[in-house]
Amino acid sequence: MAPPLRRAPTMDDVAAAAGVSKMTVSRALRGAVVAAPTRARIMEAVSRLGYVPHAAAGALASRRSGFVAAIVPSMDNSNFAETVAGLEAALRQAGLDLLLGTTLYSSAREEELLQTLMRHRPEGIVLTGGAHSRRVAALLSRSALPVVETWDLPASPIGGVVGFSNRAAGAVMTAHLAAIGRRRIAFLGGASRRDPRGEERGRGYEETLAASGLGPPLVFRHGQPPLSMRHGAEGMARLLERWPETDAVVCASDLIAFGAIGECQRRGIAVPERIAIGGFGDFEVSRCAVPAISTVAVDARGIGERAGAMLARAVAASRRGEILSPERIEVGLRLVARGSSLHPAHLEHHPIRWNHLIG
Amino acid sequence: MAPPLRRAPTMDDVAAAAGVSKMTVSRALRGAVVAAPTRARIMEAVSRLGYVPHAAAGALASRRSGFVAAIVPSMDNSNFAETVAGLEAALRQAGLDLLLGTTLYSSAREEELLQTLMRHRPEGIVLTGGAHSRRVAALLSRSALPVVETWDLPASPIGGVVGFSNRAAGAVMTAHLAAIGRRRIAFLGGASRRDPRGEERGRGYEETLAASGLGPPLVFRHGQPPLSMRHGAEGMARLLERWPETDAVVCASDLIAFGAIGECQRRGIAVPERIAIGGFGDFEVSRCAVPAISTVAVDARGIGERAGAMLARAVAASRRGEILSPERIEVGLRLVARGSSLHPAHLEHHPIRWNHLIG
DNA sequence: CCGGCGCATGTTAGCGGTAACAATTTCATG
DNA sequence: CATGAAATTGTTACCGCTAACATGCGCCGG
Repeated sequence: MAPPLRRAPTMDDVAAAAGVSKMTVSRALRGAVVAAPTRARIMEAVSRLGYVPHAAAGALASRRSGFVAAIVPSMDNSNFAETVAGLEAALRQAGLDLLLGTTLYSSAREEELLQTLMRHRPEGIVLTGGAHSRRVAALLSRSALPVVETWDLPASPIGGVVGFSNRAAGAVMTAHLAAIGRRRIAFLGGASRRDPRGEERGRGYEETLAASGLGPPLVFRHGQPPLSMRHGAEGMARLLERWPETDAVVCASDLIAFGAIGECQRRGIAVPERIAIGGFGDFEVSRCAVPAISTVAVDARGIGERAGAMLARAVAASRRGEILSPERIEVGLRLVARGSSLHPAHLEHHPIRWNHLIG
Repeated sequence: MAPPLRRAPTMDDVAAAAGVSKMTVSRALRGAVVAAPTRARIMEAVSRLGYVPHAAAGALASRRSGFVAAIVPSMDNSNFAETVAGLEAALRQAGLDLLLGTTLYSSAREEELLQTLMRHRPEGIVLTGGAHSRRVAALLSRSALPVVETWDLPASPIGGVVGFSNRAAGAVMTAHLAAIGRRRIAFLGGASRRDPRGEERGRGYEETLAASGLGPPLVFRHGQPPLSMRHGAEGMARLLERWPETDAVVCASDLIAFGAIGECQRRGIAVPERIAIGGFGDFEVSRCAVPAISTVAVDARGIGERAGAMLARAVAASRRGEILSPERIEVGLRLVARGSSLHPAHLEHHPIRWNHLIG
């Protein structure tokens, strides 16, 4: 019996223990053709030695990292966490590892991050949103990597797309509030240009307002992304001072809507009687809040799962030397009317339309 | 001028372009001593060719992956997201890349995940919680990797620790509710053994109840982790049916507390007048809800930052061939009394004690 | 009984970097 | 101007694995 090794066992050690060549071990571990008894001996040696393959060595030799990189704006307090969970699940199933980075809504950081991630030679990339700096776009197109963009429907996508129209999301909620009779509908969003998806939802609001003959737009911007409940509360307070006659608010996200409702409650403003409020994203808090928050629901986890599956297909094709033509999946939006925009009595007549699919 | 390369440029290409040897390029890129003019030529060549170092090759040659692996239960709707953000920031500063995995509270998945992550030869590991299967502990101790455990204070830690006593957290909230005169204090948590930290908080509740002469414990368990608001609402509904005389509830997390408060509101039960409710974690929702939720605050992001810094130190030492003696950082807990346990009038006399640090 | 085809396994040559040591140049000093 | 030390750069040998090709062996039909 050989003495236990000080260093971590390598494939050579396994090969020696099983009485075969290194190459046969490599084949056995990756599922290639190996005679059953040989494979059994190898597997026994692997578990006896506690062998763990060295991913970097494999990546170097095979020119396949097994990594997929994903770049999201943020992971806290947002639906992106669910998208990442979906991604992780889909990629794991395809045998790919997820390398994650957060930009905190800074495009400088996005560039830097991409550079860092590229060192690991990912075989594919998931991006959030369709707006990227020129340099990012250049880096990606030069790398010829499979790319999937999510949470948006870019006009000229770099690769595949799994997203929805943020403009439509803003439009749908605005239309809903107009349909229930509101006339002074405001929009509450972030102050900066750093969140293109939030901007788009605001644009959908403005268009719908104009189309409904309900002008002028009352757009109030407050706070830097990542926007959270606090920004909703603060923003609502200021919005009320500026436009006290407001009777409905379209919020850029459910978190903002929640903060806004809280502010109304503290001020004794009845929601939805005096002011109706709608959000975006169908966060869990919207289902559980009292009143429950009307929202435009989007399947965040599903976006991740589909993007992961799409990218896994593209990576598999790329390994075969093929290039798939980019797919484009538009996921549905669903208006979910709840207590923050409809009276309980009203709700009975307008039951929550979970299946009302939009655009 | 050489023709543009089809393949990605390597260090050899840069060396040729700059008229030096590969080794000099390697040194220049890693900040070793290189004459200023030479370094300038190399950097110029790097950016002209768009060279990106190949991490796997470097890892293989140097036996340093530059990775740190972190294993967390979940990323959605929990404070772990903030811990991960803190970790990421601290590690990035130390030039380490974060490799992330989620267990979804399954220890089988934790094992499998660890195995997968080990293929990348991380130089250190961050674990959540101090309870691990025998196999996980064995795998880690055999690997001799620097380890930091977080969100708990294990009795016999594997390596470093950045955590707090979950038992104390449960105790503190229970004591608070007892101190404001509540006598029938219940505990609302998860149904399974999969969340050891939630269990511990329940234990702190029971001990404090016994110590205060307020028996018997009213422990209601509902739902599998990851526990969310919905579980709080459902659990509260059943708890009220079983123990209608309850006048206070210690919840295993703020999310559960939020759901529970919502259920009370829907039933017309006044919070805090009829039932006082407390949570754990100081999630943002607790600050913004109406009433605001009393909670035991813990600095989730700070835990991540400290754990990252601690691990970075251990990795640096390990690279020098040293082994640091394990550190143990106990982060403070802070009782934050808010409207879900105190009347507004009462709150004036008991101002929110942000700085009240607990053991 | 033999050539040849397939299956199972082995051999060779890197993948793209870095450690360790060797070689060369530079420069201050006696 | 000789000389040794310091500063700078180059050379060699891998790191642990896999692609591509080579080899050996059993079994088939003719």
